Amino acid sequence: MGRQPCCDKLGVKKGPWTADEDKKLINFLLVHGQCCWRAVPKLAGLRRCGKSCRLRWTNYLRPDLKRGLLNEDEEQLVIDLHARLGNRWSKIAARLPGRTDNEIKNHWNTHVKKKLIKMGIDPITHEPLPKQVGTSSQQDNHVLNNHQEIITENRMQYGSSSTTTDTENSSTNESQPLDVNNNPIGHDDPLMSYILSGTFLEESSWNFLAAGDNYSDFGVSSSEDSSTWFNMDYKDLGDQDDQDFGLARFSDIDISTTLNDVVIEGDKDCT
DNA sequence: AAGAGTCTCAACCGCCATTGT
DNA sequence: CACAATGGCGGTTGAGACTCT
Repeated sequence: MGRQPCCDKLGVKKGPWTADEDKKLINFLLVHGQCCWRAVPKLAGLRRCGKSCRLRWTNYLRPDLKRGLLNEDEEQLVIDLHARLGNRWSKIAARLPGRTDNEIKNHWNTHVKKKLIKMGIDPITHEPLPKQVGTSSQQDNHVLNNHQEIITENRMQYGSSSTTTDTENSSTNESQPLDVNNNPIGHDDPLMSYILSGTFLEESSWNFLAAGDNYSDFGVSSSEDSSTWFNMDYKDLGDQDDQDFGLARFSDIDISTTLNDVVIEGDKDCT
């Protein structure tokens, strides 16, 4: 028998997240940082499993995420990296700032795969398909040629597996996310617009400075505007996870009792 | 206008790796 | 060292949006 499904408990909500749930999760994570995900829903007042919270945060709510379709440079980079790394989406995503593994995986499955097949490239092996499936445009042929060069180069340089590549720093340097037409993306999503607006940051329930928290722990002095921290690269959070975002962050919560409650409830295997 | 077919992507599931006891 | 708990990853699903007829 495998493990029990993590979210089959009574009262654990599934399905699409509501704006209110998002707000609670963001509020909690920005104030307290990431601790053990299992405890997050309890402490944040959510009827979700920790795994669901983590996914929602990493795939959708993280403030540093780009929105919109991958641009051409990003797509080419994904193809290049996929040729080297295979379906290791998290590794690929790590080289595309602001993109998630889920997003890249979806884009691959819905766009890139078809595109490659149309160009006569096997999306799995990156080898030319035995038979040309469709007619390739001149531009496609150009991409195809480039692609073959990459494959050849990879074979020579990396063999079948590799962790660090010369593409490490080759990702786009854009600081501004762009939409399909290369226009800068604001946050069209009403929730994100709201979150990024002063209104949200000034709300009493959201005003963590007013709550007497010291944000030096987050690498931002308390004199800095809270939005500065909000815009911090997510990776910065991860790097400090063990030290600054561990349970010690819950100094303003009675964490001992709160966590006990979580454990006592038998909320097991919910990652 | 409406029904059918297709596409997109957020979310879930199950497994594996890592960490803690 | 063994086991359990937790985090993370990749594959898959399904609801809603969109397009076509």
